[in-house]
Amino acid sequence: MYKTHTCGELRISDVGKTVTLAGWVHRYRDHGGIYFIDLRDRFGLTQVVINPEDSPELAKLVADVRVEWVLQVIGEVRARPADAKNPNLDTGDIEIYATEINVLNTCKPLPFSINKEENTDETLRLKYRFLDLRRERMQKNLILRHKIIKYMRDYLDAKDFLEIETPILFKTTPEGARDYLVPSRIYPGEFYALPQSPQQLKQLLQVAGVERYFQIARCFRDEDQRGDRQPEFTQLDLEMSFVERDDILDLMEDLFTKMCKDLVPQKKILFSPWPKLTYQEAMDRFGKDSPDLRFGMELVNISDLAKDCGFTVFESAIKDGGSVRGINAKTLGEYTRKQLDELTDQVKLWGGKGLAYVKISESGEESSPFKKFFSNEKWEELLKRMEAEKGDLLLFVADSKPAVVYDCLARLRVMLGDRLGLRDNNKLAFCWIVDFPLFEWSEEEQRWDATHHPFTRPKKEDFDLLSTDPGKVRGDQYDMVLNNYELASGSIRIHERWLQEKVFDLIGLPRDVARDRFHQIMDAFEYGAPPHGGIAPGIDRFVMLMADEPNIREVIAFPKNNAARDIMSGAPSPAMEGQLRELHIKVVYPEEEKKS
RNA sequence: GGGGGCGUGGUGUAGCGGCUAACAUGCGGCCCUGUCAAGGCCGAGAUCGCGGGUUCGAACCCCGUCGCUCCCGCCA
Repeated sequence: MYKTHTCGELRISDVGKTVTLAGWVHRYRDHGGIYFIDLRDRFGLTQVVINPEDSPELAKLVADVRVEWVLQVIGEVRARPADAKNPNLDTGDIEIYATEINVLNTCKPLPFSINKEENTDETLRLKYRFLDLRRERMQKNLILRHKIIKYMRDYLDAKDFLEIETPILFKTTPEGARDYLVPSRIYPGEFYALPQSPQQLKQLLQVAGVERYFQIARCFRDEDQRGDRQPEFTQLDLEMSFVERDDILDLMEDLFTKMCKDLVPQKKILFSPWPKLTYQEAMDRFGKDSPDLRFGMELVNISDLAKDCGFTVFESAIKDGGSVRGINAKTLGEYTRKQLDELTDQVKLWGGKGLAYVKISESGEESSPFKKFFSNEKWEELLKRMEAEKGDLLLFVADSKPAVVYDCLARLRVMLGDRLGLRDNNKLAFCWIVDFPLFEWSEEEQRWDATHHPFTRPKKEDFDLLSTDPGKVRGDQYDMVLNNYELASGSIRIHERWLQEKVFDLIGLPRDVARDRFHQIMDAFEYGAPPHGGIAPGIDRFVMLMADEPNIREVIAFPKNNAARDIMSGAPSPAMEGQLRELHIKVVYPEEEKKS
């Protein structure tokens, strides 16, 4: 080893020892003779002192040392003078009095600074990711990610789960997200697909009698990027046999609760046990199925009051099958016309037609463009239902499409929650969303579509509805939600062939296509498939939230950029002609495609 | 596929029609023996992403283009 101790472990009790440290020069200070070097490794910082009176050759060597050089330092641990201690450093009571220094490597001037936090263009950070990751913030994130994954492994191991790897080269399933394809050299014109998730395989493992499976699974989806999406991402993939919904929920709730308490003790879980909201309840109260439960400002339905009020905007929305709902933005009653206009513009950007408001000033004065349409009784009822008080701002969205009303108010709620400082990152509001509709009607395709995936089992009490009213069928599906983010999605699966076929029929998947793509799982269902279910929390997203990072690139060692490119290596890149020939592939560029 | 924002020394920013393009930090040199974001002095470093246009004059206005980023679509 190049070192006897790390740069983070020496204390006052080690004074007198001769030690060897190795690491990077975090900072150096030259006082015209006496030199200080803050030596850094993954474990901390230790101050090294070089005194030219005792060792003139050392001082000569050190004069050339620059930031991020790699040094090995041999010396004596000394207590610092009382007035020179540094309470900000774990090792601040001591310093190393150097007797020998070996330069293990030098370092060019940096493209950006490592020893201080500053905004840096992300392209540059990604290009020099190996330097970016040296920074304290990134090291913290890597460590936290490791701890979270280790916690999951240890916890599940203790619960008798088996970690089993499933293939990265598998079969394409064209529904859902686009697949990444891998050409086969041996079979011209045939392709593997990288898994969007190990869904079928983990179900097959249940048929195989594994009973409790998990995997830290890499998943691949060829879709456009977002701050919380990458072409490849990692899930805690999990599946169990002989379980019902609450068995899975209880297990996950226990794991995540303990994990948060142990790994991020500064963050407080607001509700225990976690609330369970039905999908419908989540929509009605918060306008979305991944609500932020850290604050109120819940949606209120005033459709009945607005129905015959005389205000055309409200009336026509309801007449055309929609609704009118509002939120009470507490304490914003003094918003100016300009600020309200900005909110309205925002709502229009989200697809809403506009925003109706009631301003109540601190003195109790009400102003609203639609008050004149309401009778006194109805107006009083409106204020009462909205729990309106002096200084409040009531905001309403009306639309013939219920989804638009939900969506606009949900976004508005989160936006105003931010402005009012109600979304404290040290509060964790976990909840479960249950009883999702199993199918939704696709206008585009004019058929029913699985909302989650086609393996989700319908709730038993809704079996009859499969034939009569598919839109009303609820799935035995559940989402884990934390602070406005969907963290995990799971379900009890279908384990009977007849039921699986029925669902495939309903979503308009022709029998022969179903057979081609899913024959392995359909066959398996006929060989004693046990009842089973599972869930898959997204690890990147969870680590991001625990690390208070704004996007998942900050918690992935080597992420792709927004255009799915790896800036560091340049991937994807053209393949050599020989490789393509071997793979029986001919590239047709978009321009040529247009011509033909 | 569509929309918004950004692009100025190595890095982070200012300048938004009239400059020799400013500041901080970093870099190089000199001074300084107890600092810890050390300090002081001096110096080098930018054809303002690229192309075109408007103008007497463009970093600044317009058009196009490229790159990054955020959002919509998309993500069973």
